[in-house]
Amino acid sequence: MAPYQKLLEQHLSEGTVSDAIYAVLRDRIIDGSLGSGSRLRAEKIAGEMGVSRTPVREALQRLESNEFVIARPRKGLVVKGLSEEDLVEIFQIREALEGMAARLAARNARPGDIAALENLVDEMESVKDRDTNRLRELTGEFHLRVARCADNTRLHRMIQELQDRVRQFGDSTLFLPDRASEALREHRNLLAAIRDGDGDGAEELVRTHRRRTLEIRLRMRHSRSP
Amino acid sequence: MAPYQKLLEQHLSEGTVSDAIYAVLRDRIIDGSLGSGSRLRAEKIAGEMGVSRTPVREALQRLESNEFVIARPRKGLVVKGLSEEDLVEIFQIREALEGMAARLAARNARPGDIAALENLVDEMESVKDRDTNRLRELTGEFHLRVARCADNTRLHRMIQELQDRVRQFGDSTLFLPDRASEALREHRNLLAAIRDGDGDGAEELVRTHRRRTLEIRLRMRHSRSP
DNA sequence: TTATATCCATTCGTATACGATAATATCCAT
DNA sequence: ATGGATATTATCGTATACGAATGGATATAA
Repeated sequence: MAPYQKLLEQHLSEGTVSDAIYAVLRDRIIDGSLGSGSRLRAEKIAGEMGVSRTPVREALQRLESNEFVIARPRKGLVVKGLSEEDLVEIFQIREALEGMAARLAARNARPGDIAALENLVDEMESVKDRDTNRLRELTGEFHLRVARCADNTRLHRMIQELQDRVRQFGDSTLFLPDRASEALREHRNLLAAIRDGDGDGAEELVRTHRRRTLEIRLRMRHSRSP
Repeated sequence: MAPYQKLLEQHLSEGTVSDAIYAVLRDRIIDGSLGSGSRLRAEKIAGEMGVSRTPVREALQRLESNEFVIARPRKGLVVKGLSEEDLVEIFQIREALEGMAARLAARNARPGDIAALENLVDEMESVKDRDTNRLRELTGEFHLRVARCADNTRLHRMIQELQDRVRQFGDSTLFLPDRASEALREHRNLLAAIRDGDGDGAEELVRTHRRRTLEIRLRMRHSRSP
């Protein structure tokens, strides 16, 4: 079979074949269907997608450049997994970047941004107890929207990339009892700080939120795989 | 002529041809010899380096992925310049990341790290008035060393990349009268905070330092090119 | 003279071909 | 049967070839 061919065509509408291959592989790594340790052989992928090795190689190089895969010299490419140390590193960076984004958002947010954030929080409230996956999506959107308000495209992109990277990790703290409600409160507080133009407060709230999320995640890991 | 061929061979010792080409082009963009707006044509570069277009293309893709060049669809690659907005964006991100790095460094730095930082500051003092270029190098090393103390490899790498990107910009605030002395004071204060394990203080000092540097840089720009 | 259309050159994106290297299998000798 | 040496295969890295698309130049008509 050629399981990738359809996916490839979906992404092909915009850009080159190489771009589409990159998008497909990246999505499959993030959503976990290409799990950590999977080998990626250019020839095999090319066959499955019905293209030559050339654009596949280019896509793989970009994946390596963006650290989704790791290339062992003369051994090929394997999907990179996330260790606990990676998780800590990423959350420290997110704390710094999202803290700055929140500070800038408090300074720059327009009325339309505030309204959009309010809508997101309201929707989070309404799905909180019955659709955790949707809650997770909305939470991601909320943080990204805050990042957009910062009027710093690089910052926004970096935050989005780190968010994707953590999604690859799979589980979410929001599935824990009471964590969803607690997180929602934290988001409401953050929104209030941004609305009031309180940059110091917004930054501190996000940073505390990130530290708390990491803390809970690490506990989840340890209680599952001792 | 084939001006690149020698450079290429220097870098070829380790890794593939594609890697070497990437390193050569990246260095030339950072040091300014490939200025903003320069067109990069794969065929021309391949000719100059005595290789085929394939590894050149791969290197160019990585440059694009790392945002050193920008690819307009079907129009080719040009070296990306830094606008004033870019500078502001990058400094906001540096403020966040280096602030976090300083905080972590205050927590994690070992005696050897402190000694290395002290040596760097002392050397900065000794060259301050007679070799601004060296002072600039040392300042960069100092901030990178702080980042290393954070024990967060991603954070370290991100900070290094942003530092390189700003180097591409060329000038330095340290050339301004009295700024070198002021900066040196700021670095001594930061070192003291790290030595004392004062994370809050270290973070705040770095962030103030970054904001001040940006402020001066922007003034430099405006006084030169109105 | 100017505007528009067509043609040509340039350059990219993709496919295919070739050579090298490392991992694995096979065969022979002990 | 086992260990070592050689052969074979798998896979990468690089070169070359081909087709398509874009931008500019030229020619022609108003």
